[in-house]
Amino acid sequence: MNSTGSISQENYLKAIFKLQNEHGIASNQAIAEKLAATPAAVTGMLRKLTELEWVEHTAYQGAVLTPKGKQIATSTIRKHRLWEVFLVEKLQFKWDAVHQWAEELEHIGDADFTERLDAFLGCPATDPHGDPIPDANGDWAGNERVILADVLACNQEFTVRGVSNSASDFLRHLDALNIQLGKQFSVVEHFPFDGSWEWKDESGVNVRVSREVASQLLVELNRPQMSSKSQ
Amino acid sequence: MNSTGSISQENYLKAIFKLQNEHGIASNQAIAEKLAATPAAVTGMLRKLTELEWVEHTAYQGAVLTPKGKQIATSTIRKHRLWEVFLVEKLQFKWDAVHQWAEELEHIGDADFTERLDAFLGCPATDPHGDPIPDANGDWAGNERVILADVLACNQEFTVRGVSNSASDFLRHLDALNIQLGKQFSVVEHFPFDGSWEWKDESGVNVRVSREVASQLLVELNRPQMSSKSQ
DNA sequence: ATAATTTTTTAATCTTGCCTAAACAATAGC
DNA sequence: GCTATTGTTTAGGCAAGATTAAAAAATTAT
Repeated sequence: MNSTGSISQENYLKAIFKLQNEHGIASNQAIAEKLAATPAAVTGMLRKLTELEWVEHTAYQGAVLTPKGKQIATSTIRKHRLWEVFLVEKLQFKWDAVHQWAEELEHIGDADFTERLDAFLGCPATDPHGDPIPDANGDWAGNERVILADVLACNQEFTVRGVSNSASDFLRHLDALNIQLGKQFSVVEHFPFDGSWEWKDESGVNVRVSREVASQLLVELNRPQMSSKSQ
Repeated sequence: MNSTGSISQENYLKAIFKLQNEHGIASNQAIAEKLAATPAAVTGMLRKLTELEWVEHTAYQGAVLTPKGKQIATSTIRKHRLWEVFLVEKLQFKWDAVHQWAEELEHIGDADFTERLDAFLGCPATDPHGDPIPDANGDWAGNERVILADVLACNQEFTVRGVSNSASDFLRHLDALNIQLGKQFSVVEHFPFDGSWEWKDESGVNVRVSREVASQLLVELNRPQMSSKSQ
């Protein structure tokens, strides 16, 4: 039940998994782009992964994971995200610096190792970017409670729960704006002209947020609270 | 000052470092044996490491590390041993199970990463097998305070400080004998016939230790204590 | 000192994973 | 329905690291 691939193979499975979730199938070109490789390299690797029965690949169509391939992919993602938690919470890395190391650490260890790491970290539900950590069976919990920032109405209160972009420069920008996961804001105003926002945090401090930033935040709408005057 | 090699290169440097400490020079064959490779593979890699100026290699003689090569080797050993501490103390692995994983983890991270890990672990002086952890400059502290078991005289008290063999079966055998690092014993009797020993631990429990086991233990002799009658 | 043995090196090949360039499908435009 | 474009696959190669088998050097033995 628990075999494992080479580093390169695991990276392909991860990429295919994510593309499959977005588009139903992983095109050769999309895989190549995600892995910074050429489409020709992808064709070669897909042949190998097909032989291993970790993907089903139809020539000129695209690739889809088999159950076995999906198991390896989710296990790799699980390890990646657990290591990110370790790096931030235990080694005090900033959240924009953990991806590169987790990218290497995710290929180490077996199921026992992973469960020990998970237990040591207190079985975290999400990584430092708010992405859910799949459980040991590869199942995802609570992936659906986060929604895009666009739907926010005036005065709406919400909590920042995740980012849909983990690039260092974006994360450092959030740091500069003093926006952290779990922090609660309310909408002051929305400016349709450029799509930017003005928000207020819980201590009454206002932040201006560009459309580019807001559109990459995953938020959870707070249960509408009775305002002091309407009560 | 802080460059780094490929995984394979780092493993060669580690092997050469250890052989050099034992024999002054690392022969082609000894390296091959340590890395479970063929001598031909070693010749090829030594050529590369010589180009990189990490080793000095004289044909048909052997290899010696340059300062740069030594720095990479000790840094790799430092990381290996820090990770072993992590695996035992934080993830609750048994001490006979950590080597394989540390062997992979040791190739990950830069100097900053390593120092964060070190700080998180409380700057341990030794790994779970009692081997000293070199500091960030590659210097070794207290390597000399451990000596071989052969010199023990009757009634001598001593503390087990390390093992000169970290093979799983040996370590599990020590577990079965209830011998742990830091534990104190006194010599009851030595049997020259087969070189075996009888020892007594602090709670008065006797252990029989074969020559094979005793010769792989590194111990520290306790300051001779006045026995109750001789005082 | 010469022969026998051991160790090291060379030479040719393999595997994994990648690349470029060219050929081949599939889709889109008209 | 035929051409133009886009995406995919083949073909040939390269680099790292390893292998086996044979040649060369060094060491040991007589």
